[in-house]
Amino acid sequence: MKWDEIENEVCSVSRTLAVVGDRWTMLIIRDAFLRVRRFDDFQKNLGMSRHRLSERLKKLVDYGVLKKEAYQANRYEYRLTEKGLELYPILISMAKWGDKWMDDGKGVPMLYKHNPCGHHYSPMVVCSECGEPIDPHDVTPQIGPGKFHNSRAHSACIEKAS
Amino acid sequence: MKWDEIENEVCSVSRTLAVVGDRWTMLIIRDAFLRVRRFDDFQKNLGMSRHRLSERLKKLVDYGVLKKEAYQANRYEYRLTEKGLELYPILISMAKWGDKWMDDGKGVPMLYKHNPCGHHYSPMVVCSECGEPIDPHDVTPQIGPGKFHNSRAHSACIEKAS
DNA sequence: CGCCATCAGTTCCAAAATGGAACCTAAAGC
DNA sequence: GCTTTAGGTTCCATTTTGGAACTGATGGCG
Repeated sequence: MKWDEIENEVCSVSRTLAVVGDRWTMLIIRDAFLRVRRFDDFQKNLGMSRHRLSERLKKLVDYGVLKKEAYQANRYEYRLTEKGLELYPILISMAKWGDKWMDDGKGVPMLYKHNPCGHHYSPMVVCSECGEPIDPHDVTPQIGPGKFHNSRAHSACIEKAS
Repeated sequence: MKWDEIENEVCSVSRTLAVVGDRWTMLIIRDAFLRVRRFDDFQKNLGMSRHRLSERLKKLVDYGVLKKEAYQANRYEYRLTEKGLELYPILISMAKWGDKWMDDGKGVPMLYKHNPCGHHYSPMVVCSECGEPIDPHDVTPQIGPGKFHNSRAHSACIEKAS
């Protein structure tokens, strides 16, 4: 199987990776959350080739993660859409994991202040239903309606999982 | 800049992507959370080339995300370490985003039951300090100790951000 | 014991993606 | 009207990937 076929898998992780799983894409998103908006600013901050950047931005616009708006004649800004803003949990979870597991002993690169409470925070994933923090051992994955009539995919591994 | 230099960036997102940002890697992790453990099972479920799989598994073991253990002479299992298990918030956030934004109209592929409360849940990211859900607009990123004396990196874009 | 199947890879090569440098074009500033 | 800046595109060498075929060590079975 090739990488660009994963968008058609019956799996939400695969489908998400079809959008943000390419090289550089999550770093473009990171910069977008830090209010970077212009082509040259992305390019200078990321140090990636203009060629690749151009292609990635186009793809993100096509998927509706960024929107491209002129701020002058022939000058454009790329901004996160609602769809893009909702990538925040993924991004901040990556930041937290890197803080903990890829530390170089010099302290964390960035701190995040939660304005409403005024503290530096770290993201905590809790259950939408009971509010308790999630331990992956306490979660049972089950086949949902979208996968039910699908003979391919991971039936086998899910059976093993339960 | 080349992709394999991002591990040395003073940014926890970059460093995380150095580990899990390659093609297929997050899908290997996904399968690992679904209790897939053996080479051939990963290969059949993912449909990726054995060559690439072999390389990715080796890399994940080197980084300490998976551990390789013999379950018979010359037969091995790959299991998530503590470091690997803590990738769960990233993975489940990807699943949630895909459920919402990459839906094909046939219903969600998978449901996740939170055993302690018994409900199908979705992950919610809340502030570690006050417990409220996080809206990215309410967060102010600030330069941390690890980036303070570093002239490169994103000083410029952070200033713009604040 | 001898044969076949399974598991866990490795080797080799063609095809696709990436990185870098140079080039292009349309405003805007002076 | 000349120069600078922003926002790209083109071209080509280098890397990565994907796929098929091959290897080698058990393990099961008649």
